[in-house]
Order: sequence, then structure tokens, then C-alpha cells
Amino acid sequence: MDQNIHPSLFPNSLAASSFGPNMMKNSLITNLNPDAFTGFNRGIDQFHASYQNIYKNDQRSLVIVESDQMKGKKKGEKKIRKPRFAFQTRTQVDILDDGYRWRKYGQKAVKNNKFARSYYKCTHQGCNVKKQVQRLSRDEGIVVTTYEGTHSHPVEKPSDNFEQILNQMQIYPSF
DNA sequence: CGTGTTTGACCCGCGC
DNA sequence: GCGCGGGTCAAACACG
Repeated sequence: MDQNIHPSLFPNSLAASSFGPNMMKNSLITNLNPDAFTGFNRGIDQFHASYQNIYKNDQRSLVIVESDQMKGKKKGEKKIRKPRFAFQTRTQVDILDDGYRWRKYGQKAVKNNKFARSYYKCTHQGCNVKKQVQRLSRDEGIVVTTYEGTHSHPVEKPSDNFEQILNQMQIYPSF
């Protein structure tokens, strides 16, 4: 995975409703694989210039965007894999507060990785947003948080202030 | 008692 | 078909 930074391609509104405001606040927005975006990038040109201004110097984390792939069926019906976004964050804590409440529903060992991956679902009734949290084996300082789906409801926790989030994070001078 | 986690079993798609 | 890897279920468990 090469880490070219493409700060321009990101469906801002979708991201905000997926991640929650806190995650948006603390992330450099990049796209590791722009080509994987096809079939998805319809509204991407809506990207906020303001976000670039805010985050272009932020070295704390970045975002991977996965392609949305058609996935198999359930009894003849087709169900589509929603696009997924991943935050890659340098931090020592595994659970980053993104303002939503999550219930852990699984944990799996990841091959070539000594750390397990955890699976979470949004606990809000009827909301099907999921996320995975995984620490890189290659670089233990990095936690990857992958979001899938869009919240159908407002944030349940009032968003933390910036200081509070900074306190949770171990900031490294160089990235 | 309500809420969230742990953990092995299970499912499913895919490559061989 | 079989095994593997990723993803999910759910019963048991932990804890306020």
C-alpha cells in the first residue's frame, strides 16, 4: 500500500455522517487509492475547501477510502457493500471517541498482524453503521478505524472539545 | 437489571 | 469440495 496523499477526493457530507464530528476534526483527509473510488465518486467534487485548509498541516492521521464493491446476495437479493472509510491515526488508545455509541460484536485475529481487529456496531436503534478498529502490526503506533454506512440519527454524545481529544492522543512530531 | 464485552461457532465468498 | 480469511451471531459473562 503506497501512501500517496490525495487530499482532494472525499465526499465530505458522507464522511461527516459516518465518522462523527470528532473524527473529522482530527484527521488529515487522504485517499490512498484514488482508483478504488470509481462507482462511488459521484458527489466527491463537493469536497469542502475549508477542510483542506484546516487539515492540510495536520499530521496526526489520514484517511483511506475503500472502493465500494458489490457483494453477494442473501436469498437472491443482492446486497451492496457500502463504501468504507478508514482513519489511520497515530495514537496509543484503541478506542477513539467519535461521538457515537458503539457495541462491540466481534473480534478476529488478522493474518500477518499480531493485533486483533475489533468489530463495532452503532447502538442507536435502527442504525446500521459499523466500524472496525485495528492496530497495524507494521507500525504499532497506528490505529486504523474503518467506518461503513451512514448514521440515520444525530450524534448521541455532545462532541468533545478539541483539548479533550488531544489529551487522548499521543502526538508524534513527524509522520 | 440494563448494558456492553468476550469468545467460539458459524456463515459465506473465493481460490485452488 | 475443501480450506482459508473475513465477517457475524449469540450465549455466557462482567459490571455498574
